[in-house]
Amino acid sequence: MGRAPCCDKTSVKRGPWSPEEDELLRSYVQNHGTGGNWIALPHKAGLNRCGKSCRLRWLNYLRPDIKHGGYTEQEDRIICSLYNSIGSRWSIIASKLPGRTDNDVKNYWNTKLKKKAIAMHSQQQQEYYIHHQQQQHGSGGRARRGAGTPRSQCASMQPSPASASSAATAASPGDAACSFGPMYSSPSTLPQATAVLARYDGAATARLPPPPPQQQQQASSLAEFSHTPPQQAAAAAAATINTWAGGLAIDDMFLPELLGVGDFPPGDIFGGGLAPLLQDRGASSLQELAACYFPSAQAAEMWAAAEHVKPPPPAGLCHSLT
DNA sequence: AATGATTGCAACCGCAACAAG
DNA sequence: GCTTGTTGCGGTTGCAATCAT
Repeated sequence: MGRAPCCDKTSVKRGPWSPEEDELLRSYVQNHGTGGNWIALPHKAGLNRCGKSCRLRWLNYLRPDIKHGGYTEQEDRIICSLYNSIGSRWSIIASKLPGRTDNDVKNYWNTKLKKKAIAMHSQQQQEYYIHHQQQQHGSGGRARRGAGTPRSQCASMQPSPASASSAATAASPGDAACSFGPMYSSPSTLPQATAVLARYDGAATARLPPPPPQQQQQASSLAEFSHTPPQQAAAAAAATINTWAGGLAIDDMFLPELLGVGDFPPGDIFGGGLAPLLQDRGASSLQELAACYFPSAQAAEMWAAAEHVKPPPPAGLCHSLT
């Protein structure tokens, strides 16, 4: 037995709103507020509409501070970044974009930004393959474990754990390779993490100075675990740090993907070795990132428990982004 | 100019969470 | 603790506008 419908759908008007209806709703809400009851509002306002419909119309279209279209590059980055880390939680994403509604952000993602992001990722991946092949031929050495493992086509656009269930219904059977494992359930997966590091280093390595001794030492540990040559590992780490500090486009993509390959317990190169080094280079930005990328307090505590940074504020998501 | 395909967006649907009685 | 009503959310649909042939 299902729940009774909120209104009689046969007796209320549906479909597009007329300017007269918009004006009735707007003036009523501006004069009286919603009264905390959308179901009763249409009757009071003299509208032959379902309360849910009124609410949606007000929130998505009539509210005075709504922006439509004209998304900026920064907004694109925020959407991509948050989608990558928390999935299709549009209300949370929209709350970080003043004037944007969840419906608007969702439509924008589905119709435009997703294609743009996929195209960008394909290009990045192509560049990485070229970069990697050049490295292999240049060194003449054996292939790196992990770093040489190509990730699936949809790697950085995979649905996050938060959206895994909905993605499962949407994806075709052939898309099975595009699903994330649980973000924190696996043990340390250093080779994969190194692969992520290495993939992102391509763009930034060229402009970096040689890594300082401290980084070289950290890199040796990384190399030991991941079979990555120390110089490359250090360069990758430095690239990561500098990228975060510099606020380049890839910073939004890097951390969620890195975190997506597994957790990094204390004693691990990421959990206990790299973290202090990263903190030296900008603890406050790390805290911000932690606050941004951990949607739940539990996940944030896990991050903090590994002594990476102080726990982010409980409110969680991306205060600093907007 | 006609027609079919694609795109963009507003609106709807159903479910889950929450609140009130 | 249970039932009922309301709100919030994300997925999906419908349709007008635009584009391609």
